[in-house]
Amino acid sequence: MNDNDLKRAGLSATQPRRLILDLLQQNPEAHLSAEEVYRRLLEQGETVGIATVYRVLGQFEKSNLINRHQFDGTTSVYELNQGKHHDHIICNECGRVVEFIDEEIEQRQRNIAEQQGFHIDSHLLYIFGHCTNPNCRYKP
Amino acid sequence: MNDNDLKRAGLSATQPRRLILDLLQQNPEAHLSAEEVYRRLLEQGETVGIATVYRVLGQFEKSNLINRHQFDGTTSVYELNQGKHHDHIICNECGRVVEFIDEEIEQRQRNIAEQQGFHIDSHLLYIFGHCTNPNCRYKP
DNA sequence: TCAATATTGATAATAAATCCCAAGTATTTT
DNA sequence: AAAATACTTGGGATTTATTATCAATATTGA
Ligand SMILES: [Mn+2]
Ligand SMILES: [Mn+2]
Ligand SMILES: [Zn+2]
Ligand SMILES: [Zn+2]
Repeated sequence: MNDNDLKRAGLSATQPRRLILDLLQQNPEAHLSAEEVYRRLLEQGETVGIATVYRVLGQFEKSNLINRHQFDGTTSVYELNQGKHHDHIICNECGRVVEFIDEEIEQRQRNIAEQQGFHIDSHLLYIFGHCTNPNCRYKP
Repeated sequence: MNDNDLKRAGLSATQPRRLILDLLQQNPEAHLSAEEVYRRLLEQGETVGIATVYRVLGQFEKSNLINRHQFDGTTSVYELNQGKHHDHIICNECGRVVEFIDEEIEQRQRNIAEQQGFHIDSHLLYIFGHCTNPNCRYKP
């Protein structure tokens, strides 16, 4: 039961919130858009309004249950926050997303920010390319 | 005259293109949204349709005369391409944008991509924070 | 249980960007 | 230089992702 997670986040345990958090906890590796969350709930026979999906995802983000990304500049995707920060490589051809964390890059960022008189709140690093995965629909 | 730059980019020298490229060349340090470009042209007494501003900025981006960024996830901003790649630190309070380039970060990215079986097309690194600039409207 | 409070979801509204196409401009040909 | 051709413009309509509104419904603490 994820009612506890909701409580801890200061959110009452409503059906839509349960369903959406469940979906994301069941797919901890996924990066899903609001529409995708909506579709999957429909597929499992649950009816939640699309407005509610957007609203709840926003609440989850604010309370740090999930993280939001914008790989393509038009649509946000959300992933379960598993505690450890990471950055992303995205294949422009097949859409595959690979996660990585590089302590050297993290450290350089801190140095640069300090040098420039900034205190870092967050950062965002996306590497875009094409992958050599056999499943990739890219044809050279 | 920047007609030559337009020619080199394979674009005919029309009045809107001249005006927009001029504006960006006159402000090589600026990161302007389409609406801001539009407003500034109006301010200088020039009338260019907003649809044209968007269209021309798109053409300029495609032909590499300018670069596009999305610091805030909702609105694109454009800057003159001065040949040298750089990344950005953005102040969440005052909006100040500082540019930097760190060869060590660039190199790490190449290593990571290779390790993961990717060929890099581009990347995007924004550091968000708050600055200690006296002009910053942030109050601790 | 029940009243007080919070949440939902259908629909309307918004904002950035793109599409459409008739009228206008630039370029090429004669 | 004029005519012919090809490309471009700009006003308005359209799209797309997301947010706002608000009456109906669900949750919760007493
Ligand atoms: Mn991720
Ligand atoms: Mn810049
Ligand atoms: Zn791929
Ligand atoms: Zn600042």
